Amino acid sequence: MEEPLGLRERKKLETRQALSWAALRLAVERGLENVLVEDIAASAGVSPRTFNNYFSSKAEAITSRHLDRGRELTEQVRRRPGTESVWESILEAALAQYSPNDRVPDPEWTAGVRLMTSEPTLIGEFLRASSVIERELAQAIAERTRTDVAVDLYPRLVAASVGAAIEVATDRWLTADPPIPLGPLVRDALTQVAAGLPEPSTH
Amino acid sequence: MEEPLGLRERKKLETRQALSWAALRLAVERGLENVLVEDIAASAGVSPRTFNNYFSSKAEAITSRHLDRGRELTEQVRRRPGTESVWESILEAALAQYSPNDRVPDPEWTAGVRLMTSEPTLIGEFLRASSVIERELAQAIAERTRTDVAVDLYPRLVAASVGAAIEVATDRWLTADPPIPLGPLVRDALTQVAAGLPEPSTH
DNA sequence: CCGAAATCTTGCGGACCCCGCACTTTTCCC
DNA sequence: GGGAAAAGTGCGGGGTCCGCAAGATTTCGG
Repeated sequence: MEEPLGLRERKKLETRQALSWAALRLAVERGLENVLVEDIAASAGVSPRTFNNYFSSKAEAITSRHLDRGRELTEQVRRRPGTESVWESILEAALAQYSPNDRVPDPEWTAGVRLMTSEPTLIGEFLRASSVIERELAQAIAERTRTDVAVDLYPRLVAASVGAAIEVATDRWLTADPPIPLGPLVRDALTQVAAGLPEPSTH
Repeated sequence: MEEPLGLRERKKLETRQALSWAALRLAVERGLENVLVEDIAASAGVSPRTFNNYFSSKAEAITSRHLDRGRELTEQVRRRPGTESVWESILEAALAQYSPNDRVPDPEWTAGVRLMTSEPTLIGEFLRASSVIERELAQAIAERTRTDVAVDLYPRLVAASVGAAIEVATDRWLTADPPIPLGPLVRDALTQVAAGLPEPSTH
C-alpha cells in the first residue's frame, strides 16, 4: 500500500512541506503583504526560483495545507464501511477530522483558516482548493453509490453540500464569541443539510 | 426607488461596464493570457492606470458580471411574495434567472461562465464572487425567516446549498454532450437538495 | 562501482501587474 | 461662473511569475 519512496521523492516532499509551512507561518506572524517569496524561500532553505517550481503563487503555497486536509477527509470517507449510509459516513469522517475525540482543534490550524478566510487574496485560492476537494469527494461518493459524476447530479450535490456545511460551521465557529466547540456545529450543519434544510419554526 | 443618477455616476458606471465587458470579450476571444490590462483599457477608451481604479485585478473585472447576475438573483428572491416557502421562492427566482421563459441562455453568458470555470486564474475569483453572493442571499433569507445570520446556521446553509446546486447544475449543463436544457437541471438540483439528498436507488 | 540519463535546483532576464503619488481634467453645486 | 470634490492620467517602483539554459544530484542499467 505504502510505497518505499526514494530519496528523491522524499526530499521533494520535504521541500514542499517546508515551503508551505514557512509561507503559512510567516503570513500569520506578520501579515501576508509583509511576506515576500524571497522570505519564504529563505526560510525553507531554497532559492526563490525554486519556490515557483513547487507553487505557482504565494496563495497556493499557503492553501496547500487546506487541500491536504480535505484530501484526508475524502480518504476517511472512503475507509468507512459500506454498510453505513452516505450521510453517516460523511458525518463520522467529518467529526473525526475536525474535532477528534472532542478535543479543541489545534491552534495552528485555527490561525491558518482564519488567515485564509480573511485575506482577500487568499479567499479565492482557499475556495478553489475546496472545490478541488469536492470533486474528489464527489468521485468517492459516486463509487460508493454506483452513480456517475459525469451524469448524475447526486454525488456532486452531496459533495458540494458537505463543503458548504463544513464551511458554514467553521466560519460560525471562528467568529463565535464566546467560543463554542466545533464538533457540535459540524454535526448540526450536516444534519440540517441531510434533512433538506426545513424552515426553522419562528420562535 | 430608482435614483436619478447624475452625470458623474452614470459615466462611472458606463466606464465600469465597458471595462468589465471588454475584459470578458477579449479573454473569450484570445484567451486570458493574451490579454493585457493595457488592451482592456484601450478597448474601453481609458488609460491603463484607470483600469486599476475600478478593478484590482483582471480576474475581478471579468468576474464582476457574474457578481452582478448573482445580486439580481438575490433581488428576485427578495421580491417573491412572503407567502411562498423559502424553497419555492428560490426555485422560481433561479428559474427566472437562469432559464427565462424556457429560452436558451444567451451565448455570451455561456462563453463567460465557461471561461471563468476553466481558466485556473479565474476560478478562484469566480468562487469568491459566489461566496459574496451567498452572503447577501443568506441575509435575505434570514430576514424572510426571522433568523440571524450571525447566530443561526440555517440561512447560510440554505444560501450555500443553493449556490452549490446552481453551480453543479450549470457545470453539468456546460459539459453536456449532446446539449440539454439548463432549466430542468436547476430544478432537479434544487429539488434534490431541498429533499435532503436521499441516496438514489441503484438501478 | 561507474557513467549516462533523468530530474531538480538555480541565476538571469524580462514581461507584466498593481499601487502610491502628484498632477490635470471634469463634474457638481451654490 | 467659480471654487470644491471627484475622476482620470502619467510616472515610478516593488513584486510576482515564468522561460531558458547551465550546473548539481539522484537514479539505474550494466
